[in-house]
Order: sequence, then structure tokens, then C-alpha cells
Amino acid sequence: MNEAGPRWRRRKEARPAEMIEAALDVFAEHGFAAAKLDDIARRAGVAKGSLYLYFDTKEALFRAVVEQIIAPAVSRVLAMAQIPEEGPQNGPFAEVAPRLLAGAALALSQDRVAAVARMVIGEARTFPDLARVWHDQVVGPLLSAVAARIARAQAAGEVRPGSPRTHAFSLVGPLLMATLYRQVFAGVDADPPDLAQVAAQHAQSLLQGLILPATPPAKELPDD
Amino acid sequence: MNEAGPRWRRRKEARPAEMIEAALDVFAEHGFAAAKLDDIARRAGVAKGSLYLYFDTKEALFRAVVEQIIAPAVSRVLAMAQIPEEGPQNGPFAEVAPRLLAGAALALSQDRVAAVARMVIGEARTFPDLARVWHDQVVGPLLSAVAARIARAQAAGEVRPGSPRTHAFSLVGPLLMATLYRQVFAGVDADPPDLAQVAAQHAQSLLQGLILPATPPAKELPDD
Amino acid sequence: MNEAGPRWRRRKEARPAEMIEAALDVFAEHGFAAAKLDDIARRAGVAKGSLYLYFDTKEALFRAVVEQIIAPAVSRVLAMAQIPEEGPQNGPFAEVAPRLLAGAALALSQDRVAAVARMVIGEARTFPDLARVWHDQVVGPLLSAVAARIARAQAAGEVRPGSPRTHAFSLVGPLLMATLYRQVFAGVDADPPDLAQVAAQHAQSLLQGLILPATPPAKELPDD
Amino acid sequence: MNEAGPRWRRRKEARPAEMIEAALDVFAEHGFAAAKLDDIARRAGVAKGSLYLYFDTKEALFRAVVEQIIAPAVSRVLAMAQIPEEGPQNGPFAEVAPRLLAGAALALSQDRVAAVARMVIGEARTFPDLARVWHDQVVGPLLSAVAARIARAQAAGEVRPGSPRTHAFSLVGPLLMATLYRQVFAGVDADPPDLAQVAAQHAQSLLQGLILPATPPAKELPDD
DNA sequence: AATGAATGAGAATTCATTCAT
DNA sequence: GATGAATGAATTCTCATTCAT
Repeated sequence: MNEAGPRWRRRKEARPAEMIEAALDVFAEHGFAAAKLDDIARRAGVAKGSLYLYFDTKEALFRAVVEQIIAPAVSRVLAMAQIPEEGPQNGPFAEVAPRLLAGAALALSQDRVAAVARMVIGEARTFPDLARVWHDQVVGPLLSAVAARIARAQAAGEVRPGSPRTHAFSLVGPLLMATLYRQVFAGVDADPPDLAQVAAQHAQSLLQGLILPATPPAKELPDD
Repeated sequence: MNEAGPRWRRRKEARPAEMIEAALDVFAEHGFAAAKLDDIARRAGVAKGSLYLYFDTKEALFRAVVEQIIAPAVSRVLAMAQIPEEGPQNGPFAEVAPRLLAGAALALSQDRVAAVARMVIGEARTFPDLARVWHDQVVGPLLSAVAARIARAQAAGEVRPGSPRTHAFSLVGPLLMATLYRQVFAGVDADPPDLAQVAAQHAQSLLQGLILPATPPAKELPDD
Repeated sequence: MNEAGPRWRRRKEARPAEMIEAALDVFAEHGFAAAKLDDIARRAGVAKGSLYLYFDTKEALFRAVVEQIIAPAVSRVLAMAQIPEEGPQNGPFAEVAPRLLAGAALALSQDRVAAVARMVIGEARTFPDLARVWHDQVVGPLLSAVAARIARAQAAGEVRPGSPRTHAFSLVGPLLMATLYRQVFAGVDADPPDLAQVAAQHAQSLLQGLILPATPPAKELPDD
Repeated sequence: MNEAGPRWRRRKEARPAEMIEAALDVFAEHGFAAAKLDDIARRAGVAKGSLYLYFDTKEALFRAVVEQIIAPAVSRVLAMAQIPEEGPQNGPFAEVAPRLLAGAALALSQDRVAAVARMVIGEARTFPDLARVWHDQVVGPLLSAVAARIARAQAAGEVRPGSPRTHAFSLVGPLLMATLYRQVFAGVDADPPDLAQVAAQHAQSLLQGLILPATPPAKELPDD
């Protein structure tokens, strides 16, 4: 710690995880504008001034939160969609998609990720940079990866034609919607949607179609 | 002196509306916390203090904005979902659903409604009351209406079994997602999704299924 | 409104008593600085702007309160001290003084007068004009009148030598103190001093002396 | 880093005192409502915001001023009234009382104490808590102590019967009245009463009686 | 590296005063 | 004469950022 060296280089890496963790909590709870550095410092167990040793600005701190905590979570989900050219996940889309949604449901169950998402939505207009970070590092890659996988499936004749990007919205929209719903109405709706359930049911509905074949009005079949 | 001059009344009732308009603009642009009453007043063409003749507090003004914009929007959308027992909309679900989504896409294209939605999402944690209003007056009724229509379709054997509420998420989630996307990434993504397109394509995908029949050009198999 | 005339002259006299009454109440309750013209207007049953038809300024309104309400009360008390050269009140000081104090106790029992006094004390430094009005129209005349009467009594050999002005403080100080005490500790002390009792007992104590003649340790005599 | 450097502590404890000093000045000069935090800060040589490091609110600062100035003043005066059972002050009441008044006159000559008193009187209605503090910690104990001493003198046959509490008003009222007079009419009356003079003359007048024995034109008796 | 006291620009809110009706 | 909506200067309080220690 005392000898000179390239150790300094590491400082950026060494950014106290506690600060970022604390910042995530506070941002998630109050939103960006209403988050107080005082709170963050207290929760991180450091002095307010210490935050400035590592982050030039409140916004920089937010950026770090996204980069250090959100990005990894995104990568994890992407790993399920970004199906490598070869490998076991490269099965039929009808099998990959449900797995993807299930994985996403799991990732989104961490309230922290969802809370940041809610925050970004609220502050996007005020801090365009936040929106850009979120778009470039989270939403964009995710959408593109999913759309790419869908395009591949279309090329393979597995998936119906149409804008792959729009198909991606079709695939992930309901799950994200449910996530937001849980976030926003946490204290209001005592019976919020279950993410895993939404993921599973929606995967089936979307893939197979919501409409049942117009069964010649036969007797009711026990639903399968 | 005694006659109730409606001269005043009219202005007295017009002013707040102009203030709410201005407030909507500013809130939508900056979010609640970052919105400055100075801006709102200037945009409304009144003095800062005049706002306080009609709204006790910044929060009260925010609430007024939400309620003022909500009311008509809800009526409009509910009219489309609250499919009357009889009437033309009471056709087969496969025809009703696309119309519903198309109508919603239209309603959501008004940036004002979408902007308020984004605001509420962003400030839900800070103003729980607001979340409750939004839930009880907007999202709840809407979801319930859609779910009820779906349940009816299920009873008629038109729609695959499963939680009607979750089916509702499947149906409207992508459209709402796209709406939010447009709001949040307005300045970031030069090529945002087109709501009408999403509505149309998603309706077809969801209803008919994203997966093409495993085309050894066989005949349609009863799903799964 | 259009014809010139002497009618205007009357306006000052016609100053609505309700406004002054209301102002007294509000000033007494909140002090000068914290008194709101809105309150005064509401209590007077007029519009806020109407106050300005009669009083140029908040301070002018206060001045009117003093002149219209306080001054008469003072005159009443003065009438008891300003003993005319002849007349029944011109008896021995030992008889006049108790009557004077008793009359003052009665006058001060009106909380309104006392409340304004409290207010002036609080705001004197902020609004020197108020202090001047109060001094010139209330306290000064009162003190001078009492001191003059005392001086006369001294000349007659009735009263012990010493500064008549200081004697005046000796005479009225306890009663005023008790009045203030009641005002300030209205909500705090459940058993405030009774003004009439203070007046009576103090008159006797001061006039006859608090100290009993060092009775050669004889048996207790029924006092006085 | 771990040693508790008292370096900071000292400054941290000194600052609030300076602020309270400054606040006393400004409050005394303008009263509570009209005092500007800006002024106080400037006079204390700190930034406006710094006040809020130590006092949550303008009212809290006011309270601190009162308590800070009260505490020593009360101790000092109580020491004079709380005549110990034994000791030199336990002489005849006729000797103790003048000493008591003289001491009080000295204490009240400090404008700071008097200024705070004036403030409390002025703001009592606005801040009932303040009135309570003042009553419970200052006026109550003082009055009780004086009344108790008087009661003792009555028991010893030194003092005329009557409510000891009212006698206390008789004793200290003129001095307090004079103190207030000086405060309130500081800028108005060029010749305010001298506290020591009032104390001395009133002590004699009250103890011996204001009325001279109906001198059958005898030779001047040494008064007493 | 760390601290936390200090700063001061900035925002919400109040209210005496004005003025069109 | 009366009204009360409108004004905007003034004030309290907040909080990101700085800096001496």
C-alpha cells in the first residue's frame, strides 16, 4: 500500500463494493434525484467525502452501479439467449425460448435489478446519460441478442416471419411488464404476478398460439 | 355585487387547467423531483405564487396532473376492453384481440398518457398514494377487464387454458413494453418500435403461435 | 366616485370597526409579524383587498388598532389617576391609590388590551414605530399621570420622598407584571395570579409597608 | 485515524456557541419572525447552510438561544433568592430584600438576559413550548423561591400577612417592569429608568411603606 | 486514503400589496 | 366602494461538492 507501483491502476477496480452496493439500495429506494449521498455514505459505512475519492459525481456513481451490478446480471441472462453457434443450447427455438424466459424470470426476481430498472424509467428524461447507459449496456444488447436468435430461428423455418425485433418484444414484454408491475405496485397489490408462472405460461402461449384450433364443438376435453 | 358573475368563474376554472398542462409538460420532461415550479409557472404564463392559489403543494400539483390525464384515458381504453355483453365487439376472440391491441396502440401513441405512466412508475416508491391511484383506477380495471374477456373466450373454448390474468399480461405486455421503451429511450434510440406495428404483429404471433408447424408439411397437430 | 366632494373626508372616520376589531384579535394572537392580512380580512368578513381601501399598510392598520381601541382604554384608566384639581377623587393618596389600582386591574382584565401589550413588547425592536406609538399614546401618558399625582402627594407630605417616576413603577409594576404573567403563561400555569387580588394586596403592602413594626416579641396581633 | 482527535471536537463545540451568540443578537434585535437566518449566519461568520449542521430549524436555534442564556442567568439569580438556611443572607428580611433586588438589578442589567425575556414574552403565543420552558425553568422557580423566603419572614413575624406569592409580585414586579421598559423603549425614551435606582428606592418604599405617618407637623423623623 | 465540517447555489413556499373587473 | 385573483420579492431549508486536517 505504501510502495509506488502500478497498484494505482487497480484503484478503479478496487472501488469499494460497499459503496456501490449501498448506492444501488438507495437509488432503488428513492430514485436518482431523490437519493442522498449522505444516505449512501451512511449505508456504506464511510464518510460522505470518501465517496468522492472514487466517484467524481453522483451520476458517475450511478454509472458504476449499472456497470458493476446490473451488467453482470444482464450477461447472465444473455448467456442463455446468446446461444453459441454450437453447444447444447443451440437446440430448437421451441425449447430454447422457455429456458430463456425461465432464466430471465429468475434474474428479474432479484428486486435490485428490477428496482434500478424502475429508477431508470423514472429519471431517463432528466438524465439522458442514464438512459444511454441503460440502453447501451442492458436493454440494447438484450434485445439484439434475442432478436438475433429469433432471426436465426426464422432462417431455420422455425419461427413465423415478421420483424425479429418485434418478435423479441412479444417474447420478453410480458415478463418485463410483470416485473415492473411487481415493483410499482409492491405495496398496493397483495397478489402480484409470479414471474416464473408468467414466464412459463407465456412461453407456451406465444409459441403454440393462444387460440385453440376451432375444435368442432366436441365435448370439453380435460385441458392438457 | 350579489349576482354570481360567471365571468370570474370561467377564468378561475380555466387557469388550473393551463397550469396542469404546463405541469404535465415539465414533469414529463424532468420527472417529479427535478421539475421546477418556476418552469411550470413560466410555461403556464403565470407567476410562481399563482400556482399556490390552486395547488397547496408541488405534490398536489403532480397528483392533479395524474388524475387529470388519467380520467379520460382510462375511459377511452376501458371502452375498448370492457367489451359489452352484446354488440359488435362480441365476436370471436381472434378478431376482438387485434382490435383491442390496435386501439390501445392508438391510445398509447398520445405521448401524454405514456409520459404520465412513466412518471408514475418512476415515482411510485416516493409517492405510494400515487401508485395506489394508478393501480385502482387504471391498471387494475384494465387488467381485470381484459382478463374477464379472456376468461369468457376460454369458456367458449376459443382460448387455451391457463390463468386469464397471465394471459392478459401475454396480450398487452409487449405493447406496454414498447410504449415505455419509446418514452425512456426517446433521445437515445433513433429507431424506436412502432406501436401499431407491434400491436399487429404481436396479436398475430400470440394468437396463432410463433412457432411454425414443424413443416414436414404435415397437417396441424393438436398442440403439444 | 367621480364627483369631488368633502364626503371623502369622512372616510377616515368611517373606517370599518370590524376590520380593526379583527386586526386586534389577530395581532394579539400571532404578533405583528406573524399576523396575516388574509386572516384579518377573513375574520372581518371582507376581502383582503378591501383592507387597503382604509389602511395603506399593515403597520397603519396596527396604528389604527392602538388609536381606536387601546387609547380609549388608557383614557379610562387615566381618568382615575388624572384626578382633577377638585372633585371627590382628590382625597388622600392613601385612598386614591387603591382605587387607581383596582380600576387598572379591571381594565387589564380585558385580555385584548393585555394581548396588544404583549405583542408590542415582542415586536418593539422590529417596528420602532409601534414602540413609539405605544410609548407616546399609552405608557408615557399613564406613567406621567401617575407620577404627577404622586408628586402632588409628596408635596402634601403624604408620600415619602424619592423619584416620583420610580414610585410610579413601584405602584403599578406588580399589577402590570401579573398581567403579563397571565398573558404569557396562559396555557402553562393553571393558577395564574388574580389581578384584583394583586391590586388590593399590593396597594396595602406598598402604602403601609411590608415590614411589620418590630413588635417587642409580644403576642401576635391581628394584622393591621 | 482511530485516535479521537480532540482538535475537531473543540471546534465542533465552539461553532454552535458562536452561532447562538449571533442568533441572540439578531433575535433580540428583530424578534423571532423577522430575524433572518442569513443575518445570523453572516454575523456568526459562517455560511447559511452551516447553521443547519447544528440546529434543525429556526425554532430549534431560538430554543437553543433561550436555554443557553437562561441556564446561567437562572443559576445566578436563584443563588440570591434561594437563601440558604444558614449563612449571612439569613439575616432579617428587611436587610435581605434590598440585597436581593440589588442583585437582580445587576443581573437584569445585562441586556442579553433582558432581551431573551422580551423575546419569550413576544413569542409565547407562537411557541407555547417556549413559554413552558421559561415558566418551568425560570419564572416558576424564581417566584417560588422568593415566595418561600417571604413566607419564612411572615412566620417570623417580620412581614405582613397576605399571599406570599402576591408579595413576591409586589417585591420584584417594579424591577421587572423597569427592565422591560428599557428593552421595549430603548430607541424611544431617551431617559429610561435606572435599574439599580428602581431596585433601591422600591425596596425602601415597599418595606417601610410609601405613606408617611400623618405627621402632626413634627420634626423630620429619620425615615425608616 | 479518509474524514466530516463547511459551503452556497438552488428550490419550495409565503404573503403583503396591486389591479382589473 | 368592493372584490379576490395575481404577483414576485423574500425566506427557510436541502444537499452535492469541496477541502483543511
